Amino acid sequence: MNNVNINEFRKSMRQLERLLEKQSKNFDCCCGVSVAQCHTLLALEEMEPCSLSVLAKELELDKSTVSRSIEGLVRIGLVHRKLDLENRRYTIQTLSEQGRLTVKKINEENNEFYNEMLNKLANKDKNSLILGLTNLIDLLQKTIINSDKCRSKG
Amino acid sequence: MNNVNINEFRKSMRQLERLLEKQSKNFDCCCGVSVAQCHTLLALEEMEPCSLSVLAKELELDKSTVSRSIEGLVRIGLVHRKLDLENRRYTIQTLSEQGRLTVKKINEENNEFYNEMLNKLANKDKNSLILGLTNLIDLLQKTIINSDKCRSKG
DNA sequence: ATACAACAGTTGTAGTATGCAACCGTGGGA
DNA sequence: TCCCACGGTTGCATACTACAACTGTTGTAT
Repeated sequence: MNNVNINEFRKSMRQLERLLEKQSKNFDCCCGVSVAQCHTLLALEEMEPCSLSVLAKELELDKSTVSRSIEGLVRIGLVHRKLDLENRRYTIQTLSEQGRLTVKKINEENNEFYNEMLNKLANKDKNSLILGLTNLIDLLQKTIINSDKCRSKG
Repeated sequence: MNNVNINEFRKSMRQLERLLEKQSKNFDCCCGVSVAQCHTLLALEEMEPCSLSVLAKELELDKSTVSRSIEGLVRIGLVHRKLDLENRRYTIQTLSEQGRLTVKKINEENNEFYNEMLNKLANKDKNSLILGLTNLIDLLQKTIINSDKCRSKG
């Protein structure tokens, strides 16, 4: 891959980084859940019932970050948190009824959003996009985890 | 596209969002420039000499955000900022010699990083990835800009 | 010519997300 | 029994961002 292309690629990555950030903010819909909380809810939907650490691992975030995220969700009644009586170090988080409703709503709205967006692509491009995305994530994950030295910013 | 696939796709997007954020942090290499500053430098490399507003538009960020970012870069001597004497509302930003060196270093390091990463892919996949990425950005941009209603978080 | 509107940039404020380090309580193993 | 490892919480620091209010400049319409 020549330098022109790689520069273009990097530019795309930077742009994507900012776009995703922007897309995530900008709204208070979806029941006043923040972006991080939204990610947490969706991860929880998939993993529940589960401990905080499991969630943190799934989300690839620090446990303190997830702890606060969950704390907020518990406070507004979307998540139940209880002690694991078998091993009292653990907490067990589950979605509350309200939480389940919220997740449902989030899923519906976002499915619609992305469906609409993706439908603008030809099937071939759609497949290419999905494949590419999967590859990209895979690569990033491997590279970021394996690299201890200075990593990219741009 | 069925719901399973779209859910997978959304999950990938969320993951990517967090990955990009994580990848961006985690290091103080590249001369102590922050992520936002790094993006600014690279945009400046492309647009210079240019006003702050042009930069903000290029980066799709609020002018206040870019103003602070530039302020930091000026302070550490990577960017020159002067008044446009033809129209004194404008400021003209350019890279300093130091700034140019930093950009060079950033480019070299990151090209290496991404080259190494992308070389793990077959050529076919590489092309697919790049095409997909371009499409994705294009779509996101259109959709985010055109949508005034509630936008996605997850 | 003057007044007003539009624009570029700066600064104050506030919100959100994040990680690290220190800490507490629990539990397993030497 | 003692100690260490682990799960979770909290204090602290940092980064990035947007909005709103403000200053100063420029262009335009009356």
